[in-house]
Amino acid sequence: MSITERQKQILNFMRLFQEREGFPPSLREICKALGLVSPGSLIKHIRSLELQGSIKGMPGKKRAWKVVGIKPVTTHFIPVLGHIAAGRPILAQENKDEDLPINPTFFGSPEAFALRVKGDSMIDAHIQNGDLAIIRPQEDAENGDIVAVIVEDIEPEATLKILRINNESIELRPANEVYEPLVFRGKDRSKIKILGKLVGVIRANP
Amino acid sequence: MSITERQKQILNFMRLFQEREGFPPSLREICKALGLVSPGSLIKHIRSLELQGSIKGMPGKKRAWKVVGIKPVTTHFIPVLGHIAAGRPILAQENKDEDLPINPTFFGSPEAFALRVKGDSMIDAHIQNGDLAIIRPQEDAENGDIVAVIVEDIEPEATLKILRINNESIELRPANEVYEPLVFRGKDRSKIKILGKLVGVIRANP
DNA sequence: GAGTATAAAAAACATTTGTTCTCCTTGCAA
DNA sequence: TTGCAAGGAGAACAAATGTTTTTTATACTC
Repeated sequence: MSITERQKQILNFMRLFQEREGFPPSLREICKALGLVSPGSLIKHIRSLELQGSIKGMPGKKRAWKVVGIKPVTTHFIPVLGHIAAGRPILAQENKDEDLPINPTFFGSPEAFALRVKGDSMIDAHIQNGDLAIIRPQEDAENGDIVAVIVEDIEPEATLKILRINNESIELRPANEVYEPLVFRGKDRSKIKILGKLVGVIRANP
Repeated sequence: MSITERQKQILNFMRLFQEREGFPPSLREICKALGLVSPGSLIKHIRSLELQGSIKGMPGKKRAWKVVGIKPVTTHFIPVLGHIAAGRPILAQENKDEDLPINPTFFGSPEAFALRVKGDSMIDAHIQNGDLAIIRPQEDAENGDIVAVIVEDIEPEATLKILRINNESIELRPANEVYEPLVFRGKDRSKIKILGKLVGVIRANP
């Protein structure tokens, strides 16, 4: 008793749906995908797949299929925040579905997120255009840290900078001699909002 | 608006359930887990979690929650077949839930499965007791291959052996001088059923 | 104490959805 | 042809389950 063409289609769709939506499809959703009208005939194929061991259903329960070969994994995906509006909270989950399949605890914090780096302003720190900067959220940082910051009224997006603090000023220094540092003194220092500290870099397509 | 203790419990359970069962829990299943009686109050917490972005529900649909931080991944887990009855087909999925979170294509075949090695009969091939032997299903093998075999009427479980073939006999040789080879001549050769060839070894707790 | 917000119990409701049954079509073999 | 099996259409049913509402209890604030 080998697998039918129809059964392959069903299994494939269940896998795809499961991956895309995060939960299994209902019988009627499978029907619509296969061009069937009613689940009456579909359920026979489902039964075959169950006998064959490809899926495992909980009888009577709704939308409860376990597809063998698929497992929900708590990778705790790292969210990629392409741009962060100044006022928005960091942790607001963008539904970009562009998350990195990496456990953020790997970088030391379950709240870590990623920023896609634009430009070459950090090139001397070996951070290239297009790299993903992994940021651990924290509101303060130490002298010399590379931080993700938002500068009020200057740019709506977060940028990476090297932090230089002394008694009278806060300096945001690029890691590229071509660019000028930004210096904030006095009241201006409050225009800087530190989102977090750089704790990792990922270069996906080298 | 930070996360409540109750909400943490709910989120945790949803994650656990997802991982264990392969699909999301229903509201009443969550209730039972938390000691609640009716889902009336639970749904408010669910709504909060949705606003907060931790989960994403499809309104009205049954058992349809996408938990952020969990993704169903087609790792095509490698099934661990602790023991294989002689007559049973290899690919019958044991619902042991002891699958290895490793893509079997990593070992060259999507049908690869794993056997837990018992004893030290393959110790000279550096395969220890408790190791997981990754087997690629195939019915024939070449001289010198390490294969998983079932010997008719002798043992119901599969074992690893080194295969030696010549014109008149098939020899199953352990990789340990303490044990004697098994030699099959003439008709006896049909008593051997080759399940597949060893393509990998995993030692989980070294 | 009065008022208020939160959490839960309890019950009822509406929809989704698995399941079953009957009938029809098609293909295949005797 | 006749018979049979598989696949699907269509309808109907029953259970699971999300949702809403009302009531009660507890804790907190003024």
